[in-house]
Amino acid sequence: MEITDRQMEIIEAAGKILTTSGINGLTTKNVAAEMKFTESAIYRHFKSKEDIIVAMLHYLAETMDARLSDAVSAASGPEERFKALFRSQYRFFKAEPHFVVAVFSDGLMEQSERINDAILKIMATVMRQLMPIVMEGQQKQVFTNAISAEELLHIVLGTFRLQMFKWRVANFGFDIDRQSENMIAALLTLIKTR
Amino acid sequence: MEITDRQMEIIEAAGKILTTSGINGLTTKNVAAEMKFTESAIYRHFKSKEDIIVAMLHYLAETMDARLSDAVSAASGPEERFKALFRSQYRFFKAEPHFVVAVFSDGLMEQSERINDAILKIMATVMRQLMPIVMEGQQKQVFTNAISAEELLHIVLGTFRLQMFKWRVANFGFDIDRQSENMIAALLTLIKTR
DNA sequence: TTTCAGTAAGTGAACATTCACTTACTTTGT
DNA sequence: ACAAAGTAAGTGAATGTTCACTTACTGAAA
Repeated sequence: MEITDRQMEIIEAAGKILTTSGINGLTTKNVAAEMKFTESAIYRHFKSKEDIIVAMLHYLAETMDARLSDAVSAASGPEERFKALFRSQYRFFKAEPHFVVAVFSDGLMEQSERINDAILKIMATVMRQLMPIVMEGQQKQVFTNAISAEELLHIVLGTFRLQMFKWRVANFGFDIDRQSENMIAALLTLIKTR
Repeated sequence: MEITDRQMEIIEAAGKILTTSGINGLTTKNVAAEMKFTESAIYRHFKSKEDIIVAMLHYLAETMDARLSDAVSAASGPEERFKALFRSQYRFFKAEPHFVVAVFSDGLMEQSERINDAILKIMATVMRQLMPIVMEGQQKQVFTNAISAEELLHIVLGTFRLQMFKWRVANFGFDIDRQSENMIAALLTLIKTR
């Protein structure tokens, strides 16, 4: 399951197309054009278009898990870890906006069961990282115990997702940094015990 | 811009396909099959496939605005109105799940500028209805003033959207009633002044 | 000399849309 | 009262386009 340099280039080309033209624009023809070679050459490196997408999502899942682990363990205390996790997410998606399209788009999910699974796996990764932070926060009375950890998680992730959605609809036009700090602060204000 | 009976039937057929087969399944061929006539007959009633989708979204926008107005004005006080609005939304989407696919799917938005606009208009409708409720709640010190009304709105709608997403991914399999009451309660617990 | 990485030119399937034509009603002029 | 004209709503075949993917060939490097 090792990814060659050329495969990585193709994945990046596919990502670039996702950012600029969306899912409908993600065709073998466009990927080939982006790579400056013919459609058929793609099939030297990937068995199918589906495989390109799955490889991209697998790569994302792997790096995300490691990245979030690093970010979280570098901070201490629930509130700091909460911030660290979302800042890491925002920074990553800002650097690679095509993943916003890939992960938060249902058009992709419909395409195939494998792609669907890969996306759900990515979502589960974030939840797995966030859950212990929330639970620790509740245990230490830093976060509210008025609602369950699951509910807190849902609200927080829903808020994040909606922000990514708005950012995408705006064609990544506005400054996500300011908005993200804003939203992290608002969420913390709301969920912290007063 | 009046919709004929036959057009309404086609819109409903398209909706049914959306529910069962998703956006990729929404082809003229499938709509025709659902209507039990040929593809070409569709074009007696709609100029294009895009027009079917746009008509569907326009219809949704119009009925939603009226429905939410009714639901909200039947209740009194911010908290009750908040509940009334979301209960109305849940009840509606439970009765017509295909609109969940239509409104909360980006695959559709990419298809055309007109469709994109129609969906954004629907989202704006909900925000326009919810905003005064939230503001009144804050003014009366029923909802927290720790964060802005915009932020509250964003968090609440993000939570709702994520729930619709989960419901859809689960193929509308779980009981949305229980989950929705749960989520309304959790949100209110969080945003009410303590 | 074989293998790798590319090209050129195709394939069939799916797609939205258009075409000429038919059928069953409804209006209308006489 | 009734034929002629018009219309709404269907059929079936065909359109051009796009799609993912395949096959046969080619140059170059190890």
